[in-house]
Amino acid sequence: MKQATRKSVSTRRGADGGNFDEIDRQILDLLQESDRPVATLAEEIGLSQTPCWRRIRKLEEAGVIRGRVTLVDPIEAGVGLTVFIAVTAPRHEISWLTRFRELIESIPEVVEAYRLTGSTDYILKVLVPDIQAYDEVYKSMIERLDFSQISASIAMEELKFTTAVPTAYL
Amino acid sequence: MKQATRKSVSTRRGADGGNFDEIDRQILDLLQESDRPVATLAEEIGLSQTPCWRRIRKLEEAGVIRGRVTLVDPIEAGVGLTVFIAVTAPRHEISWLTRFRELIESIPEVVEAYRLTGSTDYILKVLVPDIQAYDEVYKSMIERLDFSQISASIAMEELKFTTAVPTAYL
DNA sequence: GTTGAAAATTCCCAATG
DNA sequence: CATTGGGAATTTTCAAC
Repeated sequence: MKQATRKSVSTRRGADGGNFDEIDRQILDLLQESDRPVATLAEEIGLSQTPCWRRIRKLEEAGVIRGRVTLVDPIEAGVGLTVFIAVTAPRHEISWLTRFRELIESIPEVVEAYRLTGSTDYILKVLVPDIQAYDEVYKSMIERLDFSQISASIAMEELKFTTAVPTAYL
Repeated sequence: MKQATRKSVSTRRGADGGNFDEIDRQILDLLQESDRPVATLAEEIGLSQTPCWRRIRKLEEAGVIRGRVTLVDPIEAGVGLTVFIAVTAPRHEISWLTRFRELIESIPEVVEAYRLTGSTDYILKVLVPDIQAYDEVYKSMIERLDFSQISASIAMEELKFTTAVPTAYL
């Protein structure tokens, strides 16, 4: 699965019947926490295996389930430092945005990037081993594209991180 | 798997032998992109099934692999709007931090939270259906805890989002 | 929705070179 | 590291209720 990018962050839901219920939410909540055999899942939600499996399949077909991935521990992977970079574009041209997009796509240390409202044009989340490595990322960015402003904030502590999306609005 | 929190964002790697090589990185890169059968993975990296399986097992035991999860599409889940909240604490007490921690932990819409260097004390990433829903989250926060400052930035576009951690520093 | 179960696949771990 | 083999577990699908 290509972990691609959503074109528009705010888009209304696709034309699914939208017919998902509380049980589907339970299924998603559990599977987002950790993958497990259908039999186990079925027992946890008090359902038998077959309908449970059918629901999962339906959620996959509807595109609600995007895929299954392995999560790597950043600390163990040697990238225990999270840095947020606030970026201001030098000019508001589509060509600059295109090159910016290619730039961040090519840097594995950049794990998230958003265009924002307000004075800061973009925010990037970067995973690196230490400040020195961050500086390398910084330098590789400014040597490949021009910026009006770049300012870094170091994350001193991670209070919460989850890949689990809220299911209350499904 | 409890998607818990890392106590310190910057911590040196644990006392693994650290003996991971380029093949291990390839394995992680592929599994972070998408889970697949060991047989498939083995073929992709040009290895036979058994040693490939052994490497995965070793990566799990070393804690490099944190778990396997299902990813849900935010758009399909009805939370296509990403909002970043910059928070300033009213006072720097451990009791406030404790309550803040409990607060964000109890709000599923808050998917990430970090304590930062600089003038902004904390940054939160929130997933909601729309501005109205964001306002609900905002109100539920200020009614349960006091803040010195809260300012929201709307994500107009998601340029990059990946759960894949860089493996170059493993 | 349920139970029960067969068929195909995948996982896990030997034995051997 | 490779190959082969095979039992256990899981997934997937299908009946019948």
